[in-house]
Amino acid sequence: MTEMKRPVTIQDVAREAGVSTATVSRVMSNPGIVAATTRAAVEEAIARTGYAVHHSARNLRRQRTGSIVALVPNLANPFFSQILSGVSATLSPRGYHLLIADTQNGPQAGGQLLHYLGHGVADGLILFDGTVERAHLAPGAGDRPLPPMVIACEWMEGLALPNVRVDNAAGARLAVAHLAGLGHRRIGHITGPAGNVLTEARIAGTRAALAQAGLETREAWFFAGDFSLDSGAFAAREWLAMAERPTALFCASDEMAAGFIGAVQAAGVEVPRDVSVVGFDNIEIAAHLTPPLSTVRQQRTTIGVEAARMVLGCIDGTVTGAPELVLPVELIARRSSAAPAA
Amino acid sequence: MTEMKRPVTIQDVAREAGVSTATVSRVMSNPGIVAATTRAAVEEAIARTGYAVHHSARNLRRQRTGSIVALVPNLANPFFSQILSGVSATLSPRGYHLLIADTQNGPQAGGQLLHYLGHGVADGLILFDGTVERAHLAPGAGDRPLPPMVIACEWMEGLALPNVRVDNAAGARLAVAHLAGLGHRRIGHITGPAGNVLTEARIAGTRAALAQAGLETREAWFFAGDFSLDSGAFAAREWLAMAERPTALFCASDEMAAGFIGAVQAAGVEVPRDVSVVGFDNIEIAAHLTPPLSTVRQQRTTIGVEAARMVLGCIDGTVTGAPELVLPVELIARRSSAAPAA
DNA sequence: CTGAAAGCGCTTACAG
DNA sequence: CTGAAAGCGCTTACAG
Repeated sequence: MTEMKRPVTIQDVAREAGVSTATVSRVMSNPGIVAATTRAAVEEAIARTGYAVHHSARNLRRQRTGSIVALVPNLANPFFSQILSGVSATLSPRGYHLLIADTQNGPQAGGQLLHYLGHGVADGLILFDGTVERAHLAPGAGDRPLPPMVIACEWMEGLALPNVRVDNAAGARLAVAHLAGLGHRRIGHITGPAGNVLTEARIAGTRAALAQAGLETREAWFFAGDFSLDSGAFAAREWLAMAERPTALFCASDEMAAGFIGAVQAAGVEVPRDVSVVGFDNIEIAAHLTPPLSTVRQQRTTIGVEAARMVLGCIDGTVTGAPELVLPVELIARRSSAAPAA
Repeated sequence: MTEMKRPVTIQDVAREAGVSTATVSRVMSNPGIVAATTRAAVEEAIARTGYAVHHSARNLRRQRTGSIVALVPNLANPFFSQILSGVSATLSPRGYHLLIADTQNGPQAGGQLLHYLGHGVADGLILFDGTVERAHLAPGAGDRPLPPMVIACEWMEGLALPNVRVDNAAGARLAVAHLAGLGHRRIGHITGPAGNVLTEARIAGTRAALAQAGLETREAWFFAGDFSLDSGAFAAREWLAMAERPTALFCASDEMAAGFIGAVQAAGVEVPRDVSVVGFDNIEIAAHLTPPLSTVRQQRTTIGVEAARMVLGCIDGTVTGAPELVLPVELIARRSSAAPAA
């Protein structure tokens, strides 16, 4: 009764069915090839014993791991939940496991990456972090062949890796053009973290749209943020202290927009009467804020789905080279942006 | 130049160093046991070849997988990001990989679970979903031994599984007592999804606190929600249409509270002047809403950390039986709750 | 302190 | 259509 039950192996099934392990294996992975009678016997033996294949063993033999690892810069950031959901939904039906690692957790970011680059860990990688050590990724860097990799959301300048991203500059242009179209002449920007490619692209888009509209680009109106709520609130304090304030702000993330709005509202400022705000991402709560937040929609589930498809394509050879998939963005005008006060 | 580099194996290193594979293996996992000279030679060979252990192979041999799987009901729900971050941060330094699966993704919820219960997939499971098929979990159900499991956040009535959760009823009592203490006599509740254990516990706490305060428990003031923003907004429409409205609402999630507040504000209702609102969770944006949201704080990172520790404890035998860790909650009074209008 | 050998649980050419 | 055998890349008693 209390005896430890040893997990049942393919050997047990073979013995039970009176066939070889090869036959059992065939019934599991290529049933058509085995005689109906034999197959039935094996299937019965499988049912009777409750056999389930041992994945580590199968994977070792097949020289694959059945796992894809997603490397995210910060798992605690809810921005990634929908993306990972898309990844998971794509991987799961194709029989792959999703391994998730936080580049902040490992001994050091580089260490994490190197570990997963090692063989026998994952069949492919999705990098959501453009700041990993480039040296590790140079084709033929270490002595071993690297598993297929795609970089999603972010990218690495000058490194030809399969890539899925959103048209960040276009998103910024859309936001700024929207504000200019409403009649704003003094438009500012809360940026993402310094050095980040998304930050640069959105700044570039902002400048381009400002120039296009014939508006001034004043450096003092570029507030340094880091995508977080707190950095939006911090920018709000700078904005409040300003002699000559921009009448509209494009924020590089919805979280910063929410942080900004919360902080200025606490100081008695009315949005959009006193200042118009446009975010980026279209996080779920954006539509439920007061006022509902105008923003640039970025389809996060799609990013995850496409990134997953791309690695799978690299693995099965369907995808070669370093394709770039740039997903479109869309402006969603809600109530946080309006014509400036007369 | 273009030749495919075969990954280097322990054999290559052994040959290179002029020792047996056993010695190489020992240098990697128990260096103290091998002579200094030999060790140096092996280490040099490892460096020269760029050898990295093949994890599948090691794991098969060691009869472990090195992975823990987290089964979440909905990966897209940002509620889990911080929890998973805590799990990852705990697992990573202990050398475990984190496998994440969405119970909605698989063929069916039960199928997913069964798959991960199979051997060779994971060394342990953390269930964040209390609605999985109980039959699969009954000790000794199938014919095979089950891997260690802990259930976190939720739990399963009458099933003795190691468990980490928060004191949900106490949280509800705190929230309702807070509102009663402010002078509210008509207090309502927006519930979680029907049938969920969290929902039940928070309803029970609400009723208990209402009774304790000598207040009426009116069924019409219990709005059916499902934790989502939209369900909060939906409840707001019901509330707005009511002849006799509660003056205060305890919402079983911050998202519902935000959805409720957004919707009533859009209808010209002022919070907290016209209605006080308390949420549950203390999500990051709670402090940045207007008004900042009063809520019951639930330490999500800690839940993840403790759940991970508990499975690891089950695996290494440190933890036995079915311990229950109930984490305390805390009321955070912000500006969305105040004394009712005179 | 080190090596030869067995074996983790599978899969897959290779014969027949 | 099926089986015997080799082998995926490691680790670990067992000898010495």
